[in-house]
Parts: sequence; structure tokens; C-alpha cells
Amino acid sequence: MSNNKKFYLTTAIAYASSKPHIGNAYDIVLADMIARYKKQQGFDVFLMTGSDEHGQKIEEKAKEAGITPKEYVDKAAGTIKEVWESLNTNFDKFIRTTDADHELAVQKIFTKLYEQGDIYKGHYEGKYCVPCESFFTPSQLVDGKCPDCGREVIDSKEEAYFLKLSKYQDKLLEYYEQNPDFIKPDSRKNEMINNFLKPGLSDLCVSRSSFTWGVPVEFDNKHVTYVWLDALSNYITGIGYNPEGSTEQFESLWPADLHVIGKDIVRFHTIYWPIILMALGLPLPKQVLGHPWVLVGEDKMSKSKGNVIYADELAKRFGIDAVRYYLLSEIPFTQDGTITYESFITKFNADLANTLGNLVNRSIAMTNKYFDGTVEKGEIFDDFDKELIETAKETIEKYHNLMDIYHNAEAVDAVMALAKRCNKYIDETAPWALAKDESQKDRLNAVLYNLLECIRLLSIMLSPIMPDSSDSIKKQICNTNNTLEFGVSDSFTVGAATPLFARIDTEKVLAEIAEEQAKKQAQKEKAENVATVAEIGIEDFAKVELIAGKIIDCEPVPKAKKLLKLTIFDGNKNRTVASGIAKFYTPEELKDKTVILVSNLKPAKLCGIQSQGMILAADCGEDVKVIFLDGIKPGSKIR
RNA sequence: CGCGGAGUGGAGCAGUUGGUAGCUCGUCGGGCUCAUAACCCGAAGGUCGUUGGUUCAAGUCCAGCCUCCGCAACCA
Repeated sequence: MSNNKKFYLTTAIAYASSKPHIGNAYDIVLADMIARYKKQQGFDVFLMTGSDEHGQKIEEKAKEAGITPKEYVDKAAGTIKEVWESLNTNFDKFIRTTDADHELAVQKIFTKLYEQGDIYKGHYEGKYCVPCESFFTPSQLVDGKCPDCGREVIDSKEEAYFLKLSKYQDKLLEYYEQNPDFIKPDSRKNEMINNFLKPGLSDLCVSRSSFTWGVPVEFDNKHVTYVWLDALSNYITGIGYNPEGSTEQFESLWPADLHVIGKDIVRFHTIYWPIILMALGLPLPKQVLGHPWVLVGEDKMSKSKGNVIYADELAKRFGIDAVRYYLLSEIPFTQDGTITYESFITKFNADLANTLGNLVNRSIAMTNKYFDGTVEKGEIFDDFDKELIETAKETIEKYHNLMDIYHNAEAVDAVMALAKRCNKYIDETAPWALAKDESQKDRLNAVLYNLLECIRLLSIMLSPIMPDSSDSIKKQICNTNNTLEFGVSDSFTVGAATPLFARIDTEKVLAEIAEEQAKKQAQKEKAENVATVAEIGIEDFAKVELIAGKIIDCEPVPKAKKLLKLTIFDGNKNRTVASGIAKFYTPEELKDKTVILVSNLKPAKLCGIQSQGMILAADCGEDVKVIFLDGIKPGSKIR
């Protein structure tokens, strides 16, 4: 055991229902960078990540796949691990919520909280659809009926256990006040206080009896533990907590120094989690960092949009460090960041290939060319030297200040600014001119030493962000001195110069990617057509009545972004139809047009409008085109 | 008036406690040749969404308005 201070940090555990995309991976990359930085600072770091493997969704997905939930999550957890590892992240523990010791500890936690009165038995109230076995809130209902099957719902109560949040509310606010840095960024803290704490907390439902894939409640096996009590507890069970006796590891690591999570789950980590800990009588984590999201262009990544970018695939194409660099330098601290292939390549070429890679390459090449690879520490000759060294010193200071508060993107900017300063220094001192004058040999030696020393500093500062590239630089300059201070190297004997990052031919690579994506999309569509649309008989089709209808009137629906309210004459009478095409058509464009109407569709209420039927339109992905009929009499049947 | 976030040169962003508007990419012009068609210098380009207010002074504080983006409710 060393005497260093410990630093225990965690990521959110990934939900084991599908392969994590690059936005999910940002979590672990960020945490890994912090872990590496802290190690460099002399901390004994412990980084834990893992997977959240319970819940109804997983139970259903496993059923669809025809395997047991356990088989399903075994596979999913493996995938998550693979993706994490494909980004060169080093975690000390990967916890799975299906681990036996975790499950046991969760049971004990549940029991303890129940016995001391913080968890009580109550009822989860709502509208219940018996055939679907599902609860809905009144607002979820369609026309007062089940949104899934359209049948009647009944007022129902499901027995459930609740955690008393209100009891600890004031204590929590107090903790916020005493620990102003508990939630970062600050804006999220205000959100929590204004939206949740001030209005008052309602108790949290911590059990369910509607599905079985979860940790059973020890004393009442009709119930399984519901997500948050199970998932959040991983941060303590993973290092050996158990109410009936914890491990030494737990005693030495807890409280956590930092929870790295996405902004969407800040609420759970800054309200529910601290309250659970308070109820258990444990100290609270020191800080929660709620990072923003990684968007693709303007959009949130989602499978249905088909814009998902996977980290491991990106790493395979461009290199691990390039992906890490992009994520850690391009995503701002508070606002969502974006990723596109274009921006990725631009950043890669500008920063990694041109500024950094080329600097290392040219400096080493000159050292070999002019001094057979060896330069000694030299004197400081002029203002150029002084300025360079001064910049290096300032950069180190800035770097620490920014990294300490996890403003990594800004820290990277500062580091790159030093690399740019080095390139400028080469221009200012013009080593190739010095090389022509034998009397300038000492001067040339000093110039190259200064450059190599700065490059050494760059490699140290970049190592948490790009560990492999940092090692490669150190190897090329044959110097592994990790002291972050200018001038501590006595001399350099460099090796061969090998390019760190090969420039990317933007147009060529973008074309390749476009082609691959088109191929993938085509395959996917093919698969979907086969999988989702079963053949039907003519008698099935006959159940659908299609007729021509004339749009008499059309107006937007207030409060609804997508809906238009249409009044359609069906040859007989006028009927009201709501249609989600407001984004694609103005009311004027639709008026007096004849369209195809599904006339025997069961009426439904949308945004307060009783919709009697629907109109047909082609969904072209981005765009939607209503099918218009010319000169057809309203009421005509369409077959 | 559902909640929240944002509106800064062509694009993406910084702008801390109010005091002459910055960075990266792109564009144009120039320089250099050690290097990965790289690197360095210079230039053009902004009424800091809008209106009003506080102030000697506002991108920075206050109020109203407009627009965009998430979430929630609706794509029958």
C-alpha cells in the first residue's frame, strides 16, 4: 500500500440492452482521461465502470431473441466491455448488476432501509390495462383508453415499495450549500434545486411486481427492486459494501471522489443517490460531473434516425487516439457537442497531422540531419528562446488549472497552442539557415534542444488524452522523463522520425464512408421488410376501407408542432382528421385537394382533437409526401 | 403563458467579478523549405437575435419581444 491519496471515480453503468454508441462511450473516455491525469498527479486511482442489466426492457428483448435474460445480458455486457476496451480505457473494475455479490448487497440494502422505516409499502396508482398488464398515467391514455390495445383501462393500484425522499430533502439542500462544487456544471445544480427540491420531492417507487427480471425483495418475493436502488448501489457494492459488513476496500475507497455521468441522469445522482446514502448512514460522493451529449450534426443519436456512430468503428478507421482526441477536445463542458465525419477529419488533419505530428516529425528530422540525432542542453540566446520557454511554463500552469476542473477541451486547446508556438519558433529561428553557418552550431543545438524539450512536455500533457501517441512521441525522442518542467532533460538522442498521424484525404474517405453507409442502409431495409411485414391475404386487406376524400378546410393545431386539423368531405359527410404533417405542408397547400382516406379507422383523440380516420402519405424518411388524387369524386372507393 | 438550453464575423466555439470583441477551421495575399502539398506572417469579414432600461461605460446586469434546439404532449 502506498501513502498516496486515493481517488475513486466511476462512470454511469451502461444499460445492457444494445450496443453503446459514441455518446455512451464519451462517459468512459472522459473518466479514463481523468483517471490517467490523476495518476500522473500521484493519486492512487480506482476507476469503476460496468453494466446495468435488469429491467423489463431486457426481459422483453431476451424473449424476442428467444434466450434467457441472463444469456442476453452476458452477451451485451461483453459487447460493452469490448467497446470500452477498443478505446484504450483502463478500468479497475467492471461491475455487472447481475453479479452475485451485488444482488445480495442490494437485497440487504433494501431490507435495511425497510426495517429502519425509510422504505414503506404503498401503492403505485394509475390506469391499468388488464390484458396488457401495464400501468399508464392519465396523460398517456389515448381517448381514455389503453394506448397499446385501445381497450378500457381501470383505476388500479399496484402494491409497491417506496423510498421516503421528503424526509431527507432539507438535509440534501444543506449538503448542496456546504459543498458548492458537488454538482458540476453549476447550471445543472440550479436545475435540480428549482425543478425538484424546491417544489418538494415525492417518494420514489423502488419496487415492481409487473416483471421478474430484477433483484428480488428479500422479504417479499412478489417484488423485484426497481431500477434506481439497484443501479445506483453499484457504486458501493462494486467495491464491497454490504450493510452486514463491508470489505476493507470499501472502507478505503468510499466516499467516491467523482461520479462521471451524462446530463440526463443528473437528477438520479444528485437527489436519489445522496438520499439513499444518507439513509444508509454513509458519506456522500464529493462530486458529480454531468457531462453534455454528443450529437450527430444537429440531432440526437438514435437508431431510428440511422445516424448512430459507434466508437469502436470510428477507432478502427481513424485510430483510437484520434477518437479520444476528438471527444476530449471538441465536446464543450456545458453544452452539447457535435460529431460528424467532416468535422472529425478536419480536426484530425489540422490538429493532429499538421500541428502536432508535423512538429514532432520535422524537429526529429532536423536533429538527425544536423547533429546525427544528439543535442545537448544549450544556453538561452535571445527573446525567441525566452518567449518559447515562457509559453511552455504558462501552458503547464494553464493545463493544470483546467484539467483540475475537468475543462479538458480548453486544456487541449492550451496544449495545442504550445505546439503552434513551437512551429512558429522554428520559423523565427530558421534552423536550416543556422545549419549553413558552422559558427552557429551552438545556437542550432540550443534551438533543437528547446524544441525537443517542448515536445517532451507536450507528450506528457497529452498522455491522459492520447496515451498511445504520447508513448510514441516519447519513444521517438528517446526520453521518458515525466517531469512537467522545462529544462530538466540534459540531452536528447532521438530515434528515427515516423509520422504520428497520416493526413487523411478528406474527399476520398468521405466518399468511402458514404458508400458503406448506403450499403448498410440497403441491407437494413431489406432485413426490415422481411422481418416486420408479414404477408396478408386479400381478406385482410378488405378490412381496410379506402375512399377518396376532399379536404374542405385545414388549420394548424395550437400547441402541437406536428399536427394539422383537416376537415374532409368523404362523399357523405364532413369528418375531422388529425394528421402529423404540419412540418411538411401548410394548410393552404392542402385546401381543396383530394386525398386517400382510411375511412373505417377507429376514432382517436390527439391533442384534444377527435380524429376520424387518416390520410395516406409516403414517408420518404426526411420528407413526407401526401398522395393527392386529381378529379376523383369524394367517396369513391379505392381498391 | 408546460420545463429547460441557446442565439457573437462563412462554419464551430471562448468571452471570468461590466471598461477598446477573441480562438480554431475556411477564404484571399505574402513568406519559408527542416517537415506529413506541411509550417510562418498579413488581410478581408461582426449594428455580439431584437427593443427598451440601469451605468461615465454592457456581448457581459434588468425587463419585454422574436427565432432555434432538446424534454413533455400529439406523428392514426
